[in-house]
Amino acid sequence: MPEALRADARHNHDQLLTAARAAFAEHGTEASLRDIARRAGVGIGTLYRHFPTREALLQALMRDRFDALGRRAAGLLAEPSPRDALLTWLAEVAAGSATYRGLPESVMAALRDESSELHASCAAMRAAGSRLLERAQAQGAVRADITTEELLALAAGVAWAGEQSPGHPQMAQRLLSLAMTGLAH
Amino acid sequence: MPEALRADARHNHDQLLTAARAAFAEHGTEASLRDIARRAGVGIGTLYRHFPTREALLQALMRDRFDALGRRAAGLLAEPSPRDALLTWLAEVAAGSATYRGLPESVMAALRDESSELHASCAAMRAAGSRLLERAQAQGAVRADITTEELLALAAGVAWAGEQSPGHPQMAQRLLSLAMTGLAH
DNA sequence: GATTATGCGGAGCGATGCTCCGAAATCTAC
DNA sequence: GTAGATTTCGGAGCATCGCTCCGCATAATC
Repeated sequence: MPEALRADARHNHDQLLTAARAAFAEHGTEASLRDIARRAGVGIGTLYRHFPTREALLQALMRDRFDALGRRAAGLLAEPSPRDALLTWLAEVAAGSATYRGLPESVMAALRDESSELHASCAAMRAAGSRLLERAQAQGAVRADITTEELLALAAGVAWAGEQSPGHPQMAQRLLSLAMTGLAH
Repeated sequence: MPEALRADARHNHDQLLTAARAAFAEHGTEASLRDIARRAGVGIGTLYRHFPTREALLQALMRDRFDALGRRAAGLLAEPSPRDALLTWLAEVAAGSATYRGLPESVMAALRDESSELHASCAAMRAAGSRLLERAQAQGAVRADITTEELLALAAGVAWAGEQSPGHPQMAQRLLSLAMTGLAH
């Protein structure tokens, strides 16, 4: 996406991304943008020119991850057990959504915002996930009335619950597995 | 809790609670505290004296709800089907957690904060929920390895996912029912 | 080296959460 | 009712936030 930029602009762009990664990791997605600019050795105006909104900055960091998850879903189609493939993928989506504190909100926002910059990556990931789901359903391993939206909302919700339960580090995995097999007998 | 307060103080306390309810309903839990003070016809200093933190204000609004959910759990022990009783209660916990946008975070925070003002209400609700869960487990309607923490995290997570899916108004109910019976066959 | 266009920086705006203390209102005792 | 003690009020003020705007610096081009 950043093509034909002036040398200093390209440099600042990269500095901002590294600074943002560090700040988001440290303070969550609500980290101070002023602080990110400071860390990057850049004026606040420069940050806003490169990334007009906080969401744009987050999405620039998420794009690679979304693409990777899309490819991963495609790869998991080779997995012999459709059920395990789906569960593995969901766990990875949840883990990715929990990279930064507060990220699940942004993931859900990106999923529903059609005008988003990374709607393409997003749609590709969703489509790849759909194929994974349909395969599991065709084989009868998963209920037929589940939609991809529900699956992704579930993964994000589980990631959210995980980051709200600091005392129980395995909460996300646990809830995901419960949702898969059900609480009831 | 507010005993032996001066008349004006008591009046302002009530005004603040009503104003807070309205503001949180309108703008979510991140509503401006200055605005709440303004609506209550009160200075900002007065708000902070009565409720030193935003969380304190939210908890004052949540206490009644927590108590009610505790009593509700006790009442549902009379329900013939332990499974249905548990599911009904969980749905009501989730609905209560979604009263205001952003409330699930505060609910989870109150659940884990032992020093919280409403830890008593909180513990009572958790205990009542536990009895509901144990009854369902004793009857074999629910897996034996489920904990109350997991149940409450699940309810909050489901409430969160619901408010992140504005296009799908039934998402919370749907995810809860999926978690109950499981995605897999 | 001169010209042009692109990108940079930070002062500045309005709003936020929160503190602090002089002023005002209530309560108590007579 | 009045005086005095005590509680409560109110908002000015501070630091910080997200975000805009425009004069200035700097890289690219010739």
